[in-house]
Amino acid sequence: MTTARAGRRRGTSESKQQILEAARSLFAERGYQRTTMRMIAERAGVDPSLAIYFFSSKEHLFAASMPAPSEEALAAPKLMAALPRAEAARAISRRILESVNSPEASNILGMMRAASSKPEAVAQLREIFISRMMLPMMTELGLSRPKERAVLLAVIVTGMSFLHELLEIKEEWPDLEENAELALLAQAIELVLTTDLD
Amino acid sequence: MTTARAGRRRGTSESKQQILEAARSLFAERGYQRTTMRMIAERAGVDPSLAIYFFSSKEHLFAASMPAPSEEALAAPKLMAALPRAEAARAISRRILESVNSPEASNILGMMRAASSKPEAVAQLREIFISRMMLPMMTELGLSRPKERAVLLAVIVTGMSFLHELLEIKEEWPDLEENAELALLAQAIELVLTTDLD
DNA sequence: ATTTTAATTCAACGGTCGTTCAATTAGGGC
DNA sequence: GCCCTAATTGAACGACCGTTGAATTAAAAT
Repeated sequence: MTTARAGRRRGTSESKQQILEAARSLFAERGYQRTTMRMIAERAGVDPSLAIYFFSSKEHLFAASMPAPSEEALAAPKLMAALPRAEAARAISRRILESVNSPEASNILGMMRAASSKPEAVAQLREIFISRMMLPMMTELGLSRPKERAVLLAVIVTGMSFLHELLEIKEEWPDLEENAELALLAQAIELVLTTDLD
Repeated sequence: MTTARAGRRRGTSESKQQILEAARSLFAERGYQRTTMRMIAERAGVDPSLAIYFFSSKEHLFAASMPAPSEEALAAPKLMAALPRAEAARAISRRILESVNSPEASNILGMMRAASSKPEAVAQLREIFISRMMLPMMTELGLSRPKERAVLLAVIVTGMSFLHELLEIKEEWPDLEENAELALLAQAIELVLTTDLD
């Protein structure tokens, strides 16, 4: 085995980015506490102290690894508003099942799991998920009491996705096809869009 | 400060029970990782090693602190089955909001939070919550595909409650009365009871 | 009364974790 | 070619954690 010697590497470095990606995926997979700096460093292929060199502390690295809402997610509200309400509900559901819990960059759900053992991080996620994604969607759709609906929508959506993963339903119930789940999620969402809240 | 000397205390001891209660509340509040033996011991007013003496390890203490379904919860299915479906949905919702997340003994939701950072514990909770509480309810109600409905019900119920707490909605939305939340939860549950899954 | 067993504290060990410090290597401006 | 700065590793420190072992006190058994 060739042990990497100290000192700067030739060419341009991608270490900082790799550390960030490793942190993102590990925090989402294992939560904040169970993710160690040494794990992150190993996955990024660097020394633990390099992560501290770039991000000062585990705390700051966690903050830096929090998802910013993607262009796609921010553009969604206007797209949804163009559809009839029932179709919008179905489109929102599909988008959620496909992308919100994706293993890639903007894994909001993974971060919520991470945040669930780290109360200080909750406010930031609430801001992103409710205020910047769900609330614009509701106002764009021209619904009454958009704030309340946004919260309810967030509760249903993340709640279902969260528990879906937490309880590992796929193991226990392998014969449930995506369609049934999608249909139910869509109906629940439609409920939020159409229920009279007054 | 009077430093408690070593040795057995006079009279009957409640230490074991106090340790268990301290563990239950701390695991539910902070999750598995962020709860230390020393915290549990302090809350129980004993030495950390006494907790090990009684429960062998933190792992076993955690297992021992998992909730057994209460008599009440196990009796619920038959009671629910006596009601018309819409009323049953409302009754289930109320029961959930009132008791499932209660700070007392059988705090299933708190334990789910604890388990969310501890994958090994998930199976046990699934067994309790789905198989022993939700599934009997569905079969007792005489519904088609009870297993699938039980899972969906569990997803909605725990999902909503979990996120409700995680996102600290009360802070952001203080003007939402319990009634609105209850109504929505009831409708979501009714949806699960009545939706055609085929 | 004596022995055995149960309950309890105290001090310490070994491990891991976040972080720091010094040393080393490479790039960029003069 | 020299210097300053940026990137990188390796070793170690201090804190904390779960756990152990010995010592101490009280109850239970004989």
